[in-house]
Amino acid sequence: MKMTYTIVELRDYLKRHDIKPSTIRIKVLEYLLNNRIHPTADDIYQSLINDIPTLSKTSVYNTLELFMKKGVVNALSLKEKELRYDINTYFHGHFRCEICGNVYDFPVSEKIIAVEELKGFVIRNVDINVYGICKKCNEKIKNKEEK
Amino acid sequence: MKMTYTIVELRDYLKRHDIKPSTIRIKVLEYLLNNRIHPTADDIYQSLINDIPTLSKTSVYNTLELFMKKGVVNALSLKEKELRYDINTYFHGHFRCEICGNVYDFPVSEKIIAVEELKGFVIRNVDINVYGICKKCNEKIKNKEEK
DNA sequence: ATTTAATTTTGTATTAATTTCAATTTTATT
DNA sequence: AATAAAATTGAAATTAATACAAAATTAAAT
Ligand SMILES: [Mn+2]
Ligand SMILES: [Mn+2]
Ligand SMILES: [Zn+2]
Ligand SMILES: [Zn+2]
Repeated sequence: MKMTYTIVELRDYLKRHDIKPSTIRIKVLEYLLNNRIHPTADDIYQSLINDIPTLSKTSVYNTLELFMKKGVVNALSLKEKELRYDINTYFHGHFRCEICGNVYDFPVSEKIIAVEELKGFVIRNVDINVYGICKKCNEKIKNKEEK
Repeated sequence: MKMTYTIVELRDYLKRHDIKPSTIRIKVLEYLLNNRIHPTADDIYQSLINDIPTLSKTSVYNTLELFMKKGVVNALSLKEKELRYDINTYFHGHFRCEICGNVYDFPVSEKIIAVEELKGFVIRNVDINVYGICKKCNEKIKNKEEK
């Protein structure tokens, strides 16, 4: 794992979002900032359990719940049983590869929902979820076919 | 429930989609065509249990699974615990109201995902999910505030 | 029409992600 | 140091969805 953030930076990041910086919260935030793979709660738990042997899964859920409430993360509901979490809260779309399971980001214009049918509606959140085969996996398939 | 479809029409609808028309499948299809509310599996079960007292929930799940495989319905994963099902398989977006829970359809251009970042990706499915407060609920809130 | 095979449906048990919540531990305040 | 507040833990509960074998229904073969 890349070590890109100092403890001071992480603490400030939380404080800026009105979150008291506990050890677990700092560790979860650090993981999210350094591993931008849209991890599940279990991904986070499995990665931190070595560092914090007493860590409970409930704490991970509690932390993510708090992070969501404070706008630090967004939850992704991608037709999987587990939710994923995204530290990048800027508006963007997600592509999930059916083969490798990776989730890719891509840019989308937010004005796609500027339609007559939604006049008078209050929009809080927009999710753009695309499913298919990613470039890498697709190229692998093509190479196999050539042989 | 509106009675808009004859049994012959329902049977043909299933046959056209390569599905053997059993009693349960016809009833589930009829429900989906007449109740375009993006129902959950349980919504469907609760509505049919009066007609078919021996109906099991597994049969509803089996039927929906088959309908999905054959392209008769799409599943909607809308940040709720239960999946919803949509008989309208034409490309469109969904708006879920946080207050009344209703899910509204709205048109979207499919070319929103024609971005450089997805070149070489095979796109199988696109979901546009919007969350907020619907027009009706918003007007109710406004009226209360005025008083 | 009867037997046999294939399909559909049922009901029970299982799975697994998430939630609940009281007890414990840690941190802050007096 | 004592007390209060907040955070964390761990075990139990929840629940939508799945697995699967038995039962029921339907279709095919004799
Ligand atoms: Mn993302
Ligand atoms: Mn719809
Ligand atoms: Zn891939
Ligand atoms: Zn509403």
